[in-house]
Amino acid sequence: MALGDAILACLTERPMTGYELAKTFDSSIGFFWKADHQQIYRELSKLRDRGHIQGREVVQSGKPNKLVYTLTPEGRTALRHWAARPSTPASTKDDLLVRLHALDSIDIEPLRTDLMARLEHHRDRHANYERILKKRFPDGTAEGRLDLGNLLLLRLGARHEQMVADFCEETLAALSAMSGKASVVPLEEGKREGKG
Amino acid sequence: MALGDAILACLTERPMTGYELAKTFDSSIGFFWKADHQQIYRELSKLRDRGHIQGREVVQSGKPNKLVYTLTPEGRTALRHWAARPSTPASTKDDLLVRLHALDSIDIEPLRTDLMARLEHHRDRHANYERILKKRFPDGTAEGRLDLGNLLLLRLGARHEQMVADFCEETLAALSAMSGKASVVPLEEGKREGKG
DNA sequence: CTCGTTATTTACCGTAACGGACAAAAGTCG
DNA sequence: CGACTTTTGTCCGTTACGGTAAATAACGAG
Repeated sequence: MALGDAILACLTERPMTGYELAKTFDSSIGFFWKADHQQIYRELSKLRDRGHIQGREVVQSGKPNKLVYTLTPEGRTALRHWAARPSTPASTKDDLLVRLHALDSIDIEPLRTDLMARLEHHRDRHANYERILKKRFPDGTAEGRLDLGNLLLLRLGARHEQMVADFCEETLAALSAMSGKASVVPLEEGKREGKG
Repeated sequence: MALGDAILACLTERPMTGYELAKTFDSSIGFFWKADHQQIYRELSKLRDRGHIQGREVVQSGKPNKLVYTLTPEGRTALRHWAARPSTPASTKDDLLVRLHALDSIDIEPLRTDLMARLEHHRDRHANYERILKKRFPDGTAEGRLDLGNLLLLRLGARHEQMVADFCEETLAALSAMSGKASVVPLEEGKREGKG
């Protein structure tokens, strides 16, 4: 179970409610791990049953009471044990890539549309990473272990989005080149630094 | 259901048995989509029930008979329809990244070991991509639509593995730099507050 | 002759993950 | 007042994943 451990990892920073966790999974950690609120609440129950987290009810006026979850010592230990096991490299599972694999059996027009949407999507995310990087790490250096991890993560995310965005652009270009003629010879192999 | 569509995509190239598909999902398409044989056989049954593929039994002597699956016209149509829908950007879900997110709550030694294993893994994969690229596309150019897709995919794969390998190296270096400085709290036993 | 391997397909079962719908109570906007 | 949003959850059904195992048959190692 990895989602549970991702939640434990989030709770190492500070105690949070399910709602806050859902928000977190929609921003910081959510950059590389998606989970909606139902998943999170469910996982939270399991974690509580297992004694890895502990819920403290906070009475609120005007709003429903909230449950603030804190890591228990058992939870910390479980997280450390989980983190000490070798990680399993995840596969991408991007259906866009599957489509490219069957390029000659699908319609190119919708593909092109999709590619453009994806290009925008990845550019947005890239911009977002860069924005956070500038805000949180203006010097590009981290001070503590926690910061180091987050800095590294943000940089990886930024690079990844950049790379995928470039890929979308190149694919779009190759597609255009091909619709002009039957055989293609596009794309250079070096770094492309042209502005978008 | 995306696995089913990935299978349809594979079958556009040539008819295959479940066994061959399992091998395919362990090499070419498997570079970005993992699936074991159980998943594939299960999916194959569903696809057959739906009329998207058709199985032809080939009697073999000495081996169990095999079922060669071919795309039906309905399957082709289904694939095209699926490919015409906007793709959903997948999230990474790599537990190594989750660990980095909780860097200051985990033990660094196993992390380092893991990072080294991952570095090797991604380097291997990168070398593999490059090898295939050189073999299949020595000029770096593609001739047909199908080839274009595969060339693009291979290049993306190569770049991705390169990037992740670099990331592992950098993380390892940053970790070393940090333990050298030793400005951070060591997570080793003795420091743990754990209950007695 | 048995044991392990390769080739092939399939079943059973439990866990993990996904995602739509619903509930409930207080806030704000028009 | 009512509609809509925020906050905090629950319920339920489906899909996906993955371990273990089994049937069948040739081929080679010990």
